[in-house]
Amino acid sequence: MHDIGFAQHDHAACVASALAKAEDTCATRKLQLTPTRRRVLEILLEEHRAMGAYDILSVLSAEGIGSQPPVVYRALDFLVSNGFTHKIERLNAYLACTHPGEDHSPMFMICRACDTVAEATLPMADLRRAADTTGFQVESTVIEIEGLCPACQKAA
Amino acid sequence: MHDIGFAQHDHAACVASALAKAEDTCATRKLQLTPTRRRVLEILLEEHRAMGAYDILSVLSAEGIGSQPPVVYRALDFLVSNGFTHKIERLNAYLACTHPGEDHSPMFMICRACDTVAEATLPMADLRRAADTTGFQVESTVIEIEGLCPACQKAA
DNA sequence: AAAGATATGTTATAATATATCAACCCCCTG
DNA sequence: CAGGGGGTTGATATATTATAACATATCTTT
Repeated sequence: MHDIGFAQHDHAACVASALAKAEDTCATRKLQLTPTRRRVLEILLEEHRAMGAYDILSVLSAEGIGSQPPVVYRALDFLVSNGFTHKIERLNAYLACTHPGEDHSPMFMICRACDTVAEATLPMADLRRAADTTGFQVESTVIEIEGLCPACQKAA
Repeated sequence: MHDIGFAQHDHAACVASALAKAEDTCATRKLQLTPTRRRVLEILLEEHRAMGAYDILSVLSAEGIGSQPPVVYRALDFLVSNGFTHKIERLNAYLACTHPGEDHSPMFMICRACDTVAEATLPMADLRRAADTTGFQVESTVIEIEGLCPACQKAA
């Protein structure tokens, strides 16, 4: 058991089940979970923390998988666009999703002291109350919504 | 009148009043709104869009104010930490706050087509509904909360 | 086997941001 | 009014994050 996301956790089981789930999902959607992509996801799951792209790359490099930035950025693009990993914009870092497959709006709680990142599903409700229930002390929020403005909806 | 933030706007008045408000606030709080800081805020207000640090720097450079990155990053640090400007993490860009002084949790609506950024005050309510009322079509959200986790609160 | 789509290897470079240290300025205080 | 401290600026260098571009490979479909 490890401390993870402010809570206790059976880590090995978590990694194994997340990887299995990713494999299932890729099989279903005919996505290619290639060795590099799989390994990047596995690294993120094992570390269970937000990692910079170059942190991941140094692991890949040590394993002889690849040492050039595009190697890791391509894998991350795949993982992020398919919902297996999230990008934490505030940190320019990447984090394995704790409940892939489910359609969710993630909310991240980033501790400025220890850099631990906890993912919660945002139920579209009161943010601060959601954070309070975990004992997390909110200091600042970054809330960004991307989409299409009315003018561009018309133009499209 | 210009189109701004998906709505119409008296732009000159907006810039003037925001600058005046910033001056008042700085006077009250004994903050130094130095020429470079003031000019950076003014540029952001005039452009009324999210600008990259280097976009701002090129304006400063053309005006002979300074051409090195620290010039603009220092000004932005000041403006952001004092609430006159927000950083849009998703874009690595900066935007003048449309209602400085008020204590608010900003929510940004970023159009992926035209890069227009609208700021709204988040009333800690339903995000999607808030966006819907402006006609903005939400495609993805970035929600990040920074603060202190329970363990670090104890440690501190 | 050819064509097309997807993924990888490789080199180079772009874009964003910070560290560091010296100089300056202003105000305060002794 | 000399000296010192805090905050700001100037200037050089470098760190960090990310992408462009193009050739090669792989796999599937035709």
